[in-house]
Amino acid sequence: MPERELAPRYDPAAIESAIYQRWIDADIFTADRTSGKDPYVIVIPPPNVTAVLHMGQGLNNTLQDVIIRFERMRGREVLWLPGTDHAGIATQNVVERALAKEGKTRQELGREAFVERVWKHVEWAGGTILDQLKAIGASCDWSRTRFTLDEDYSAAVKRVFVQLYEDGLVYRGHRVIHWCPRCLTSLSDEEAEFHDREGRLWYIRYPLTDGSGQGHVTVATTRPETMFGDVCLVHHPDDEQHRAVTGKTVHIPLTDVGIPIDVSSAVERGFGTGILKVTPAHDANDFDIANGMDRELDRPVVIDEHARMVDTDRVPDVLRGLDRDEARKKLVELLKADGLLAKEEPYQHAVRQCYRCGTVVEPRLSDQWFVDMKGLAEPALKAHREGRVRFIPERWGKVYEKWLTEIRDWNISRQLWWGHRIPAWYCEAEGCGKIIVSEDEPETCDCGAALRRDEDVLDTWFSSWLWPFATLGWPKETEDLKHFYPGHTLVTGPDIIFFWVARMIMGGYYCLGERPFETVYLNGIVRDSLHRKMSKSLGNGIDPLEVVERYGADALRYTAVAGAAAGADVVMDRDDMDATFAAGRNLGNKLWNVARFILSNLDGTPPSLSDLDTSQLELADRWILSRLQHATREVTDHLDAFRLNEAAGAVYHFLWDELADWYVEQAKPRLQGKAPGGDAARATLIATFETTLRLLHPIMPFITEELWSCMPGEREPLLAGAAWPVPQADLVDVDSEERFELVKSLVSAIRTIRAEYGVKPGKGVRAAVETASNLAREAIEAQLGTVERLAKVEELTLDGFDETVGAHAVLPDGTAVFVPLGDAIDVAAECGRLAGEMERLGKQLHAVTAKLANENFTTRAPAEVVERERRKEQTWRDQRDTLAVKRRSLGC
RNA sequence: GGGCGAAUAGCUCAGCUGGUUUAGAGCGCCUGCCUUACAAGCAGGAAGUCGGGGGUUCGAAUCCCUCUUCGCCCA
Repeated sequence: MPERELAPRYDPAAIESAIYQRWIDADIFTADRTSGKDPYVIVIPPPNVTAVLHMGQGLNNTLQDVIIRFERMRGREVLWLPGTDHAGIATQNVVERALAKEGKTRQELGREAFVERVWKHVEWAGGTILDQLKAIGASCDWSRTRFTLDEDYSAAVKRVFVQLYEDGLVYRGHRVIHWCPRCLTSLSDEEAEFHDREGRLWYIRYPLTDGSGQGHVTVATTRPETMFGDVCLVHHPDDEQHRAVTGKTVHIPLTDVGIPIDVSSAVERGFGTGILKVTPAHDANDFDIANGMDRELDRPVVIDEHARMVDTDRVPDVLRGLDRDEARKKLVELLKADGLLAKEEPYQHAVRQCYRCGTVVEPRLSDQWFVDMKGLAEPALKAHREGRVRFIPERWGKVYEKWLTEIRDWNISRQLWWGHRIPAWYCEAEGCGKIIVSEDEPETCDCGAALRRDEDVLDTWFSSWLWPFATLGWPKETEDLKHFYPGHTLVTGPDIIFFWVARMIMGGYYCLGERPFETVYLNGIVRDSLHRKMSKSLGNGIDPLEVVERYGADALRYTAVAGAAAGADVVMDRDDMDATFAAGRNLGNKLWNVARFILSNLDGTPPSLSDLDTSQLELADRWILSRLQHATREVTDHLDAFRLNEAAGAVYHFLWDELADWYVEQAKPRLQGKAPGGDAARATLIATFETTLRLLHPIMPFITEELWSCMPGEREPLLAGAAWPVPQADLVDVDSEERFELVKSLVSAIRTIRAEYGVKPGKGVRAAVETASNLAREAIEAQLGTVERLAKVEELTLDGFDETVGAHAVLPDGTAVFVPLGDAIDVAAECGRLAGEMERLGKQLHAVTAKLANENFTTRAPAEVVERERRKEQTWRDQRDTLAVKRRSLGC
């Protein structure tokens, strides 16, 4: 093993890329079907190829990698399958914006050239994303990288479309859908997000056509410009107030179009005037109402695909061609001028907006392909109810269930150019009307006529929902599919439970009759210091690569993991990056320096722990080895239960507070040259440090791998492929733990006294200890040197001094400490200090005594709890009594 | 309108099924230290009526109800 001089400060940039290359060269990340090991599979939430990775993905992928590396070390045959998503509408938007900067539009370019242009962008963005994943240490199986527009993947998309069609679950429907007039495509319900808006409610008078020119009916609407598409007015059948006008006819204001007044139980009686205008082509509810009525009604279209008023007789001249917002303004003026506006009031309501560009969605009547979801949802619901799919945190299960229970049909057509073209062909022959849905391109219609392929593409999510198995080769029965499906864990954000998670589960059951994964771990959102979601538009994002450059991937990872408690949001402050990443960076540096210390204190190749006779181990060695078993157990349990932050905290505290702060300090003298106990200290140090590297590796892979390669002795060549530690029962030593804790508390007590009395750091003191038990006496006798060194004590005695003037302390077990400080002592101050201590103990004692006096407590609480309280009472009483004696000796 | 979540130290957050918690951590703050692994460090310290109110319980930061504030989702 190479022994190298390590730099005094850890410099991640100097090692990270070389380490990653070492993993790649060793082919550690490639899943092997033939290993005979139990598989463990995670498919990556494929990042959109719109742009480079953001911090949210930094967090998400770190969490996946921690789980993956943990399971890999545990001996599972791990597959973390990476890839990217073509992200139809989002990517098309990005490229269109780039074109716009050049003064071009996609229409000018034409479909073919445009798609070519998108591919160029995808090559760049896709490659960059994968490189960024590598930069944060993601241990994906790159040999299985997939893209949702790969040929095989596209075949899977076609297959499922055709299969659903043949099962009658995909159908073509004519109805009102959400339309984005900017993206010029339809959207699913999920893609048209509600946002509260400060709108207005206009009360408009529709004149009755009874010839009198007097009467009118008033209708309240938030969208007056749609009134030219009205086909009738309705009120509730039980609405007495409006019964008189039922059956009459009104004019649509500003036109001579007459429409009837009818009834419908769909009217919400409390809203507006109780009369509803029905505009079937421009409102989904109205469309349903119109369909539900006895009379035959037209569905006139008055707003076009660009959200402009159409050029038809129904629309007044002055409004034709106007954008819907301008038209609305103008229309309101016209209504006012004609006295047809009864009133206008502010009205806050939720308006649907395009989730990709924020444009207000325009309901639009059109032909689209839909998926009938009810049947698909059933097995997905059942899987959750029967525990075959679980969510962490659990509460998201409720969200999942609610959506699946109220599921509606899914509009999957998109009027885009970038995506999977819908495999449907229409016969061109007049009157034939045949639709052919097929995986292979048909040449002609059965009737012999030419065919025209559907221009549209499929919703991106219609390909994403196949991700857990299309990436493994489905519909082909590949070896990968047989071996790695179903998978195990999905790590993603709760914002795509509907878009993606639920649909994947449905897809898994529909295509393969089996869940795609068993655990869905939902991570939080990365926010800035003002708790705003990081986003490009706000410009408050942190670039993960910048963090990697400044603090290293490990610091980024530690911060992400430690901050992500069970799906909690993670706050990262861009204005104080140093503070945000301090804990991770500092921990890396600490680890680095412990390694430096160990390496600089080697004496040839030290013996391994197993070569040593256990009698050579001293108290501190047995203590740290026992604590290590405890830490191993803890970290393992936390990771196993997806409490990644707890696991991070557990290694942190073991490494820093136990190994570095106490064991290393305790062992120092034994490491000098040929000092006695050196072998035991070195063997213990190396064994402990080596295991700590293993425990920390999933969270901080780079630095641990680097240090692993520096450690002497025989072990697995790469830590990434090394075994996860198992707690060793024979090293658990509760007695030694208790003894060494006593030594620690004695050192701390003397240090506190020194600090309180301002004893100069270099100056030694004397100290006397009256132990409370044989165990304490043995422990302190065994570690006299340690106490003297760590607390700067020149003379430590267990026999007491003659002096009475000094500082006193009492350890948790009742052991008393006396530090004679002579003139340095202000007796009055010391008396006050001890009195304060006694008061604190007195309060605690009072509480616990009252508790024990309560018969309800002693009879009802579990015996061990009562016993524990009894011991507390005893300990505190002893401590207080000891302090009382000390006070008397000082003459307080 | 319905649902979910959050409120704990100056800041960011832990606290898993009520009792090893005398409420913790990191950052920040105060005091003293360049003790040759680490000043990205070491030693010591200050700092919280666990959002308000009520309840259940022998016992509540933890369970229930209610109110306030904030955030998210659904319609």
